[in-house]
Amino acid sequence: MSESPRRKIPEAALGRLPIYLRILVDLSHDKVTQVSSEQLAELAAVNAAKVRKDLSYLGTYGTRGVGYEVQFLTYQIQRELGLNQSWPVVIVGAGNLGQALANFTGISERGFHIVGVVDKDETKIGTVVGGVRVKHADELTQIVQAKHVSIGIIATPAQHAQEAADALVKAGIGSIMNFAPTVLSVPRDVNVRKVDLALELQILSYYEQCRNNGLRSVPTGNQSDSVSA
Amino acid sequence: MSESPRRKIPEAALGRLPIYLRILVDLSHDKVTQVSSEQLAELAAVNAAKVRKDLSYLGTYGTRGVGYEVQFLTYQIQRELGLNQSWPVVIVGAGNLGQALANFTGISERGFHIVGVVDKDETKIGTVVGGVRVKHADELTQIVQAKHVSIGIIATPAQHAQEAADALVKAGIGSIMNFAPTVLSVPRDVNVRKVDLALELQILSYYEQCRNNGLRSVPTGNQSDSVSA
DNA sequence: TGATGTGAACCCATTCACAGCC
DNA sequence: GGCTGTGAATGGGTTCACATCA
Repeated sequence: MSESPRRKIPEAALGRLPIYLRILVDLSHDKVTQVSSEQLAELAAVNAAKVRKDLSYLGTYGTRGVGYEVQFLTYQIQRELGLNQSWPVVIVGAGNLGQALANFTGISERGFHIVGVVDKDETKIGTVVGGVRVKHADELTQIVQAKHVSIGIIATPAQHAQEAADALVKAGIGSIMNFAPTVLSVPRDVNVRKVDLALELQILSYYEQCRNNGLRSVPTGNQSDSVSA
Repeated sequence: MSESPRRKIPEAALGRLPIYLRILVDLSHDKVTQVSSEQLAELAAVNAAKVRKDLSYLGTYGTRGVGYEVQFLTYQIQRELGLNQSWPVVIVGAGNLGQALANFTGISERGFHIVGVVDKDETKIGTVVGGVRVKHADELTQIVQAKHVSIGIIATPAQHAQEAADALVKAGIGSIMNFAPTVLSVPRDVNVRKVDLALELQILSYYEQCRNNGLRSVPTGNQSDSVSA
């Protein structure tokens, strides 16, 4: 009951915590110290009851009649998400996407750091992307184990994605973020999240088509989200 | 009743259609002509009943006792998603991510083509990315209207994302794909889909933390999705 | 008084199980 | 016999509405 209800947050709520977190960090920059569920809801473009229920999964961190203390809530969400540590990440594939990810400051700013980039293409090996020297894919296991990496990113072309996944699993990784438009086959205890850029575009394409067909009031679901939800 | 039930596909099913589509295209490459819901389900890592229900929203395109004809089903899904036309897309932001997206063949291969990339940074203007010359952000409206663009991609840093969104809306765009980790404020009739790379990583971080805490049987939700859901 | 935290109602999505058709 | 298509059952997520408490 104290401190560690060792919880299981519903998937849908979990997906919104990072959104609240970012808003809270922004508020903190603006020297805001208190926030109500109403305000948070406004900023996150969701319903206030949803905000309260989502936050209630973390514990009872609000004050009735007042709201939530920004700093404190920020800390609690970070802790819950495991962001009070910085996670080492490897990227498989040093093509356009892999390079962009390695250089993407948004990743290193928010609790992650790239400790390795591998590729099979000899011309890429040895080049430096995102401050890391690209190594040969054969060295993947060695990197993962030396740096205690548990999260891997697949940024290869579709036809090599499964191979990359197999290598990551063999190296002992626990979670995979897959940018290839492929359904990966992995052991059940490995977490996979897929981000499919074209998939998202195709959904927009459907909406646009509906709009053009004069079918106003498209099933908008305004401000969806990959992810998954 | 014939030809045009002018439908509204449930959001969740809609999100899976591009997955089925890609599998069907792959099957077609392998000269497979028929497929059962069972097989499709296996390849998409979902339940067979779900496949059948999803496909039933499109119409009655299967044959009882046999399965689905790959070519025909492919065509129907493409038509439903509006992928029998190629959609022009503009990218706002020519940084790492914008460049990677412009160069990303997966996009142009699957029903979209980049007709413009804009940025505010003078040093980027005039450079060529993904075969397109980067123009000044001021020219956005002109590009959108000249090329009849209805889908825009925001690949700017977070602090410029809202500004980019406003510009896209003013230019008359109908759908936005937002890569900045920001909740955009847009008119209700504009569709927004957000892809937040760090958000997805933060969810994996939670799973990994659960795993480390000995809390086995993590709420895996194996093979989730940005979107998604 | 005012905002949280939460049972209860509602709604959408998933799954089951089988009728219907090839 | 085999597989689709779909009502009905289940389950999860969202929203409502209010008891609760600073």
